[in-house]
Amino acid sequence: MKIATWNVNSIKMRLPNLLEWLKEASPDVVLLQELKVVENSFPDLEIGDAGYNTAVWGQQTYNGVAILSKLPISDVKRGLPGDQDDDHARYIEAEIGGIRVASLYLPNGNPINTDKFPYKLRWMERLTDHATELLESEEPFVLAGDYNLCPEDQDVFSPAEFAGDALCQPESRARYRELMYLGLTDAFRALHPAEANAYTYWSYQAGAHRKGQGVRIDHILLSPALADRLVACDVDRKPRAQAKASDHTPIWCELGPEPQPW
DNA sequence: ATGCCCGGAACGTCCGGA
Repeated sequence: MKIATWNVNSIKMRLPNLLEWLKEASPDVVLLQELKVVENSFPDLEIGDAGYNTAVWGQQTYNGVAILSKLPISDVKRGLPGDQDDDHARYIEAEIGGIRVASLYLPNGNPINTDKFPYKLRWMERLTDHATELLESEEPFVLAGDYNLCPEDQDVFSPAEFAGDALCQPESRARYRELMYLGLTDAFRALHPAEANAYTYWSYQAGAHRKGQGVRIDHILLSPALADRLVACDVDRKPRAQAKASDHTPIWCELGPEPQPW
């Protein structure tokens, strides 16, 4: 099963890019972020024609997440538990082929001297609480999306320039480690432990993509049973080089078949 | 230098992004 995640930065603007990429890459499951549309405006028909079922949690102008799947989607849950006052459309999960799959858009958190930063940190704590519950359920799961977080300095082109950025703050990284230390596996890093420049985002500004100035902030985290099935994971750089590109590019992983009991 | 480039909402220009 091939699972991909992509922050498309407006599904309306990116629909042609997405449809072309679905045809070329043919992932089984795609997790989207930053749709910037309400559910009624999501292009279900075009994506359905491409062979995908959809589950969407939309919002006007900001945020918005979706799950696309060739297999049927069931038990859809919208929103990350833990704060009834949080109305940002940043989290959706569902069951597909015996796996619980989540598309998440973790808050950016900049500037760090505003309430945006503690909102990010609280959101990360809620994600860790939720991951703890998922582990207790013993259902295999994937938590993938735009984490807005560089786990280590090798994940950012210039650690010095990002020293004051919410993506690289010690408080952000500490909470990310708390999540990982539950026993999750970063699919990309597990297979490419020393590969720097494996960026998934390049700013539109100042020719950042042309100059190779990116950050690795989109991640696929696997529960232990799925980490055992991981056979490949890579960043697909091509969509970022296209005309009218998102500022993020997709990352995907391939999971082998479920091992048979012996 | 705290802006450079985008998308959205809206129609002048600001917010959010990272």
